[in-house]
Amino acid sequence: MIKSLSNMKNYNEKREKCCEYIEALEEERRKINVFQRELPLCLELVTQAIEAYKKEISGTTTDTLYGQPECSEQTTGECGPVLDLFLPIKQSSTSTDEEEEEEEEEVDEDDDVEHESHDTGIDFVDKNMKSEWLKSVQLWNQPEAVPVNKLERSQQETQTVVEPIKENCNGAWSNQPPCYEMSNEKNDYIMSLATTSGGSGRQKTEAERGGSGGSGGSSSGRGQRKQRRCWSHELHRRFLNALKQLGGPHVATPKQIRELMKVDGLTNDEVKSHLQKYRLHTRRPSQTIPNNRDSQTQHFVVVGGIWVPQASHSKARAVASRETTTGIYGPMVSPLPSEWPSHSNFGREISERSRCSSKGIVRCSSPAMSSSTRTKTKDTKMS
DNA sequence: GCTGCAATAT
DNA sequence: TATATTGCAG
Repeated sequence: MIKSLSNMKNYNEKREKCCEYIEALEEERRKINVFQRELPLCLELVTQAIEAYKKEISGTTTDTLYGQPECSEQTTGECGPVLDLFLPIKQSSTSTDEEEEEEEEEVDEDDDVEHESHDTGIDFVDKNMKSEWLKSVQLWNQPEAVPVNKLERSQQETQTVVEPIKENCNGAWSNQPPCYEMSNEKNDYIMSLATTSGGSGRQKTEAERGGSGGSGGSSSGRGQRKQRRCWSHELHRRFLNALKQLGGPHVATPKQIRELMKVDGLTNDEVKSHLQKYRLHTRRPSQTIPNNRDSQTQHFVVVGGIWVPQASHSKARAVASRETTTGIYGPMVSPLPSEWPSHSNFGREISERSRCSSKGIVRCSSPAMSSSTRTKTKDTKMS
């Protein structure tokens, strides 16, 4: 009798606790919901946790509760790991910054959980969703949402995207909030990530952009380095577009490209830098991709001096995507053929290019020549 | 001022 | 290591 009474009491306590957890989790879910695209896994996990608790509370699990000493607090039940994951969040969910940090950490924790909880019920969730999550991370780096600054409206052609964007590339947060259209919440989120992640933290948005001269020199010491411009896919797409129009990377000049890109705040320097890199990528034969480059070589064509995968050749795309997996050099899902040129084809590209010297401009076939060759070229130009 | 390359920073 | 910025020379 006494035993059953104490059991009853115990049950009530647990029930109460579960309710608390559920509330907390639901609150958490609401927050995560804002980032459901970025944190699908989190959302899913929280949802599952909530469901688990609800089950527990509901009659079906009553006996289990009676029978089992501690469900919620232990990692034995299916809810255990979930709780472990999410309880900390609740604790510090007062400030948004903290919260966002937490969410980021969760991501990491997810991995841990995956390793540690193989015997738990929640394991499969992680396993199955891992890829999803990774996909989502990729998305995060991709610009389905246009990060481009105040792109002139007319050019918003393909994208009806007003969707807020995250402009995250390789940990470097792209610049100036004013230039990017983001929802406030996400913007905050991103900004907080930006400040949290990079210990030294990116300095505030620099004012200029468009006037590279002037040594920034805002706050700390002299010559504060300009904030890195992150070349989103969209930007890169425009870049390529411009290249195409101008007749290829080796004909186009930074200024022309910039003008064609029509991106607010984009500087010549930035374009120049990007162009340089682009040319380098164009030139440098990549030895790091061992597998069937041969087949790949056949699937690229030169269009306006730009190497693009031959239309309809998904294989080529696949290879290309294997070739470069990060950042904008990675696979780009875009209406335009915008991959970096295939290195293995560069020779062909060169010959093509030298053949099609529009504008009568004949440049050195090698885009990025050594300084020695460079002087030579300049001499050639002179004469 | 524009351009390209190399060095340097992140 | 990849990518962006800066410096310098032509």
